[in-house]
Amino acid sequence: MGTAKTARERVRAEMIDEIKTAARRRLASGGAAGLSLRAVARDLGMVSSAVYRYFASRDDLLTALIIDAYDSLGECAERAAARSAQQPPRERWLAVSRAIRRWALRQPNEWALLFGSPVPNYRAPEVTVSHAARVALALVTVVRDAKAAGALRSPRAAVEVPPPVQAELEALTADLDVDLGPDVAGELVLAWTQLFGLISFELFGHLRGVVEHNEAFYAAVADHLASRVGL
Amino acid sequence: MGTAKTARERVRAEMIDEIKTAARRRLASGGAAGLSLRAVARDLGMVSSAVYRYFASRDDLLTALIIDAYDSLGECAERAAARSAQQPPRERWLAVSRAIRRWALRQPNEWALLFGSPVPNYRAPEVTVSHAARVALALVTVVRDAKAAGALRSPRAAVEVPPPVQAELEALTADLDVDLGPDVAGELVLAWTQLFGLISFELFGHLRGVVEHNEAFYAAVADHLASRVGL
DNA sequence: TGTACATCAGTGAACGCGCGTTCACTGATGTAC
DNA sequence: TGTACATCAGTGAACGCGCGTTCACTGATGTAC
Repeated sequence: MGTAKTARERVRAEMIDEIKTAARRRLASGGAAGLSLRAVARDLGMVSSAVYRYFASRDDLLTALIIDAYDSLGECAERAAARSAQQPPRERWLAVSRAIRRWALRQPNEWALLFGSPVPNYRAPEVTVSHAARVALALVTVVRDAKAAGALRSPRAAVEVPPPVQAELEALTADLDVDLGPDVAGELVLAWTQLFGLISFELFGHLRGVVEHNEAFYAAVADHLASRVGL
Repeated sequence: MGTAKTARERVRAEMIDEIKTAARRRLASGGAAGLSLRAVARDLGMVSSAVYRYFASRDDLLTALIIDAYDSLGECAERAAARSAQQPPRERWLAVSRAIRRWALRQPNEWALLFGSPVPNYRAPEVTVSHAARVALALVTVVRDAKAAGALRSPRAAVEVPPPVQAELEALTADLDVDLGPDVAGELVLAWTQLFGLISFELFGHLRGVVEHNEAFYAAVADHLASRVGL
């Protein structure tokens, strides 16, 4: 398995890639709701029914695109964390934050697919969850590494969450097997929603006329969040 | 004008309302991209071409829905601010924050229409901007009133934004004719994106398995943001 | 090395559906004298 | 108060388009002996 593929299998894998690439291009013009198997087939010069050799339905294709996008974003963040492994934690945090925004700017349609309105009449299957988690875990990794190196302050002005949420945050850190207190976990969730919310607002045009120096503003916010998290 | 409408004008206004109501219902099932004039006409028992007496095109109908939604959300926030006018500023801030989230939970599809992915092949006209601003201004009002009453601390741990952003924030407060420093303005923008980002994450399912006590978490965050803004 | 068979990719037609928009029209409701 | 006309809402058919999915099929590529 893996490398030992027959010629047919290799061709098939390439074809699947070509279909997904064409579909991603379509995503750009029509949005997720407008993604159509027929259009994709047309772009590839094949008949629409041929696509069914590779994807059982339109929704299956959509699922594949979503998983790919989560993976691409996750990988991008992980690479930023890996590349900056030797730098101080705060630099790493900024590097990962910047990488996430850059990814969003480079593929705004895929960002919208992941973080915009849910696609009507489509429910993402459970499989997507682990792929979705990768980006967030890249941020967590930076904090965990800092803690392991003894470079993590405990956050001062942490949000005071009520006991039930506290319990959820503890369960979360236990699940992920990271040794961070609920305070840090809470700040992490907050930082995560803040960064992603800011990117979505920028991409979806809500900052127009409010803040236009988006890169600088985002960097300032990311830097501030680093402090809050304890870096 | 205003009340002095002819019978025909009144009937016409009612018809427009009925169309918009039916369209809002459709929004729920199919999303913005799936909103169709024909479906709306069908729901109302009329022929599809009849709708063109009231809206010149599908996009015009969509624009009307967007403006209505912004106004509905804005009004909801303004009412919360007005109702709590006699309470301490921090309570008002929380009341407005809660009102925004409640509105989102009550009409998730309209929230998605406003803050989710941009509708493909649709560009919101300039008119929508002022309607969009109302919600945010409700939050600003609370802070401004607090300042007028001398109940506004200057934020301690404000995000340090670089000069160009600082200039933008000053221009913004000047535009809005509110006498808040760029520090408070920056914190306000941050609070705005944080609250709205959190709501979108909740609505779009990104908090599933992370934080499930959404109301409590949101309240804690809103409370924390009140402090940050200086309330 | 050569042949028989199985596997699979891709075709083309079809089913049944929905869409936005236009246009000439019928009738009802209002307005002016 | 009554009549002639203008305005407007709503009809029904049509144009030209796109969609997801199924199905029987052709041919090429692989596999087993």
